Order: sequence, then structure tokens, then C-alpha cells
Amino acid sequence: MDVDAIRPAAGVQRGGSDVPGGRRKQRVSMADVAALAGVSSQTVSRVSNGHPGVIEATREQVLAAMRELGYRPNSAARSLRYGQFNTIGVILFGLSSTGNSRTVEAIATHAAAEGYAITLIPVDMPTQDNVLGAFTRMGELAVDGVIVILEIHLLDASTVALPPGVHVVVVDSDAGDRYPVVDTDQADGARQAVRHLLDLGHRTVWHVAGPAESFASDRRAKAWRAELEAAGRPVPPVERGDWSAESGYRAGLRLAAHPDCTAVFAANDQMALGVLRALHERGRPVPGHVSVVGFDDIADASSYLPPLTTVHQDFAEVGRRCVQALLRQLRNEPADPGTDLVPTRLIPRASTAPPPDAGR
Amino acid sequence: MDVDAIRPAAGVQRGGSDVPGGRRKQRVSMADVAALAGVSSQTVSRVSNGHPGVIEATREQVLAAMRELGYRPNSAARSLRYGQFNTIGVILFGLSSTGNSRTVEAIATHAAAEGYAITLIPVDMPTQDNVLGAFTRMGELAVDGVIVILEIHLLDASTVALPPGVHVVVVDSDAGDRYPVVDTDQADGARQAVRHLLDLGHRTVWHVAGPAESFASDRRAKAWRAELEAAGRPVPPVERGDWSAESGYRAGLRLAAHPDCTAVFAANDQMALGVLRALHERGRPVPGHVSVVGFDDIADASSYLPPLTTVHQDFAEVGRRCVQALLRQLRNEPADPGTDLVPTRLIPRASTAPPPDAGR
DNA sequence: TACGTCGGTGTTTACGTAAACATCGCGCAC
DNA sequence: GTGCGCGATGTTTACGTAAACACCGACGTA
Repeated sequence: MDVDAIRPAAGVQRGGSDVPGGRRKQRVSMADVAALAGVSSQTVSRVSNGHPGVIEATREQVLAAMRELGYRPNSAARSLRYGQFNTIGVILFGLSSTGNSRTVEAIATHAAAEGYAITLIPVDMPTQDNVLGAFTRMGELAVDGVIVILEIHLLDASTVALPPGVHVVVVDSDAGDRYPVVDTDQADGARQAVRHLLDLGHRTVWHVAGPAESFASDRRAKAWRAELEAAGRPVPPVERGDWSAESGYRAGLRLAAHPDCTAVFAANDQMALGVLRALHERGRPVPGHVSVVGFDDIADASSYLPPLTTVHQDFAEVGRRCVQALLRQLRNEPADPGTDLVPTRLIPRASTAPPPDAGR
Repeated sequence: MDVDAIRPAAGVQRGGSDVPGGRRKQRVSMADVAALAGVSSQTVSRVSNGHPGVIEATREQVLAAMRELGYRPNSAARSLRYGQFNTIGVILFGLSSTGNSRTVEAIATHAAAEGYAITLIPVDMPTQDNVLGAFTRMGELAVDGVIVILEIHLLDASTVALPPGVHVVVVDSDAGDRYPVVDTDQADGARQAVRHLLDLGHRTVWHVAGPAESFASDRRAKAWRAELEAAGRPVPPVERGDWSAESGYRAGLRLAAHPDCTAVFAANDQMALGVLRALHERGRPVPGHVSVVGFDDIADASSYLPPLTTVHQDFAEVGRRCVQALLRQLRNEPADPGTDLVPTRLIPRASTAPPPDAGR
């Protein structure tokens, strides 16, 4: 009794769900605003969307009513009406890699600038099944398009039945000609790394590659090999890691066992960090005896011991171009089906130098 | 003419927008499925949602029709009907910090497991205006609740008018009693770090703090000071960085100038990395002359030179609890208004040792 | 003065879904 | 045999928004 008596006075227009059992009118709708302002809901709509043809007095009245009621447009209704969600889905396998999170960040920023929200669709493990599941889930998700950040060759076999009407842009993969692809110019970056070391006078360059399943790792390794072969140098056996510093450390220990190894190109900075540690522990000074080059140019790389020479990747630019490419599709503008390569550049720091026998 | 004649034969039910001008019926609706299956749309709805009371034969028929047409439920319509979006918004300032991306990853994973999608709402710079903008934008966003990962004291002044009906969980901040808070037990972590160094025999511990605006940095610094004072040790002046390895390096150079500095507690691992580099360059061996402890236990820390003793933060657990807490709110279960602290633990590695004068 | 035009506003309708209610036919109990 | 109940399915309606169309006065022109 008392409570009931108090309630009407307490909350002007609660909005919250008063009724214990089920959900009550959660939010203020146009009709509510219209009623308060003494106009039709269509006029409220016009004001809400900034359409012309509303006289200033009316407009003010509606805005006042909106403020009073705390009106917020219902995006579900909007989406239903317009047939689109203004949302971009991002399918990825983990944010833990620096590259991924930087790319996603850039995607989110640029998408926001274009009025799109971004929805994350994480894939536990990049297995065929899981990726498929993600696509299926996404089919039911409120997204207009999708940016896929993973090794798409996981999908090749199954010719995934992508829901029609959902547009796709792929990052860091070989989507072939099926989707537009945005990617860092991995090959050129690897080439620059190898060239840098050869130019310093090293006879050849050893390579610590990423995991075999990784397409990015693949391309870096291929370019490394190609550059060595083009220069007529011997191609040492590949050491392989899993992108982690730990795995780089183990690879580094193996490399340290080769006395003729004077130059190492690691497929990413973190493995390079592990290599630095291994070489240090084995008494092989860097860059005195061995030179090391990484890939990515993560923020920490300049603080390694010694500061790491590495290949800079512009993740932000990759994210930017993804959004652009996807928006082009969404707007039905002519899509460029090919691969859009973001250039890389070598950042020379203190981990590279001429080989110890340079003067001989 | 020819084209028109061909079309019906060519595409079974294109779905794509044929009409050049505007958007045509983009997707297959329940009505389409119902028509093909020869049932009412309500029956399609029942099948779609796995409701009981549909005879097996009918059910099969509907499923077949769904498959044939490639039916996917329209989540906008669903959301409109149900009054909720099954989506959680995450407001954050950048994914670049390891902690943030790991937390977001965990949030995304657990949210997905509960049938929620997550929408990212990036804030360019954590200024009052931007954060407010994010909240406003979010008000119009299709989210049922929000997880805020930033220094909420940026918001304090303005008593942000959070849209009613939107639930909030805050990470890594002092939201006071306004919202449930999930956080790492920063204070205890810092205490452990200091204690570890004192136990090794160091007379006192120097501190490289994070930026002044950071609440996390604040708490670590406060706990560091408190622990020193409790032990009756002198409290050296605080050096301050911005979380980056570069800033840690500069702070490290300043510390290296103090000959009596034998123990350093850095507020995160990356600044610790910079400190390691500075000490190395200044000929102060770690841990021979100086011991260093970090905070976070990022993956790379075990590969630093030397491998870093640090305080482990369980970001994944933080993410998990955030989702749990938010879901509890969404389900109108009794919310625990207090702060939920995730414990930390010290990981001893090779960067700490007794001070050089230990035997004296 | 009468008629067309146009600016400002209201009314109708559709978007896709699912709860609530209505219907229909069949088997079983009295 | 009649009526009741129940299982399977159809019909109506509402969710909130905005395009399309309808309307109604005031003004300008013939």
C-alpha cells in the first residue's frame, strides 16, 4: 500500500521494469514523446533524424519532450525498418597477438567514424569446425558485413556457404579471388630484412619461421628463401616457432649451436626476443657475433637488448583499408577484388651489424 | 526482356539486391519459408525456436524449406520483439595495452558462450568529453549492458546521465558504489612485489609508476608506499612513466644515477623492460647489482634479459567475472555492489636477488 | 475572387518476429 | 452418441520506426 502510494511520486517516468513478472515497456518510444509534445510520432521521427520541414517552434517542443522523457531511439526498430544494422562483424582467432589487437583497434576506430559499430566474433581454436561455426553464428548476427582476420585456408576445403547478402573482407590470408583481401606486404618486408643482412656482409641468413599453418609465416619464409636463392646464397634449414618468445628462445638455442650462423631473421619480434635471450645465454653477442632482425615493430622492440632491427608493419593502415573496402561493398560500389597490400619498411636499430669476419 | 526471362530460372531465390536503385527484399523471411512449406509463419517460428508442439513431418518440411531458401532469422526483428539485443557493449580506451586486449578477449569468449555478442566502443582519448560521447553513442547502440574498461574517475565530475535500463560493470576503476566493479587486486600484487624485494634483503625499493591519471597506477604506488612505511623503510622519490618501455627506459636512466638504488618495482612489465635496458647500458647488472620486479606477467616477460620476476595478473578471470556480473544484472538477480577482486601472485624469475652488500 | 502550390503536419502502412488467442479434428470417457 | 479435452496448427496483434501518401491552411497569381 504505502509503496504503491509512493511510487508515482518517486519516479517521474521510471523506464525500468516495474512489473516483477515480465518485462514492461522498458524504454520511451516515439509515441510517448509525441504524446507529451502534442504532435504526431512522425514529427518526432523527423526531428529525431534532423529532417527538414519542421517549424522551429514544434521542433523545440519535441526536443524538450525528448529531454524530459530521456528518449533514445530504438536501434532494433531502426534496423528492422532500414534493413541494415550499421554494424561490422570481426571474426578472429584471439586478440592476444599484437597485430590482431592493433588491427581490430583501427577497424573499430574507423568504423565508428563512419557510423558503424563493430561486433567481435571470437573463434576458440582456428579449426575448420569452429570457423564454420563462427560463420553460421554470424549469419544470425546483426551485421551487414564481416572482416575475417585469420588464416582463411582453413576454410578452403568446405566452400563455406556464406550467407548471401553478407559482405566479406579478409585480412592476412589467401582468400584467392573470392573476397577482397587487405594485407601487409609480408613478402617485401621479408625481402628487406634479408637484403639488409646480406648488404651488411653476411654470407647467408637463418630463419625462425612461425607455425606451419600460418599463411603469414608461409609468405615470410618463402620470400626469405627466394631472396637468398636470388642472391645465390645457401639456404639454411628453417627453425620453426609458434610466434611466442618462448619458442623463439628454443629456436635460438638450436641456432646458437651453429658456429657459422651470423644472421637471423625471425618471423616476428617476440620470437626475435627469445632468440636474443638464447644467443645471450650462449655467449654469442648481438650484434657482435650474430645479427638479428624481427618483424612487426611492436612498441617494445626498441627496448630490447639490444634494440631490435625489425620490419615495420602498419596495422592501423590495414584496419583502415579493411573498413574502407567493406564499406565500398556495402554501398555497392565497384569492389576491387584483388589483394590490397600495405607496404612495410625496415627499421634499423642496434641488433644488426656486419659479421665478425667482415674485415678478413 | 531477355534478362527478365532468364532471371527466374537463374537464381532460385537470389536474396541479393537485384534492383539497382534501392534495396530490395534482402533476405528470406518467415513468410517465404511458410509459403514454400505450406504452413503458417507461426509454425515456422516454432520450428525456428525449437518449440514443442510441431509434428515431426511438418517440422521436417519446414526445415527443408529453410534450407532451400537459405533462411536466417532477422535479429533486428527478434530484438524488437523481445526488447533486448543479446549484446554487451565494451567501452575502452585502446586495445593496445596487453591487459585490455586479454580482458576483452576473455569477455568476448564468455559472452559468446552465454549467447551474447560483444560490441566494441572505442574512445579515442580518455577525456571527459570523449567518454561522455561514448556513453551517449552507446545509448543509441543495440546493447543490453556495458562493460567499461577505463579510469572511471574521468567521469566522476559529471554524474553522467546513464540511460536507464542499461546496466554497467566497471573494470579497473573506482566507480565507488555506483556500479559493480571487477578488478585485479592491484594493491596486494604491489605488496607482494615489495615484500619479495625486502625479504631478499634490500633496504628499500624504488618505484617506477604509471601515469598519474591512472587509477591502477595509483593503487600500485599507494600499496608500494604503504608496505615500505609499514616496514619502517625510507620511501624514495617516485619515478613516473606512461606504461611504455621507452618511458621505463628513461626512468631507468634516472634510477641508475642513484648508486644506492638496488631494487626497483616497475608498475608494469613493459616499463620494467625499459628499466632493464637502462641498467644494462649503465653497467648495473641485473640482478647482481639491482633487482627488478614488474607487474602483469605478460607472455614476453619470461624471455627478457634476465627473465623478469613479476606479479601475475589473471586478465582472463577478470573478463570472465565481468561477464558474469553483467549477466546477473541483466537477469535482475541481486547484484553485488562491491568490488570483486581477482587475486594476483608473484612469479619469481631471474631478475631479483639479494643486494650486492648482502653478506656485509 | 478563385485556383494552384507549397510548407507543415497527420495517417497509413510495412519491416520480421513471436506471444496470445482462436480453431479444428480426433480420441476417449460417460 | 455426445461432449470434453487436448494436440496441432492458423490468425491476430504488437514491438518502434520511417517512407509514402494524405491533408489542410496560407499565399501568390491569373
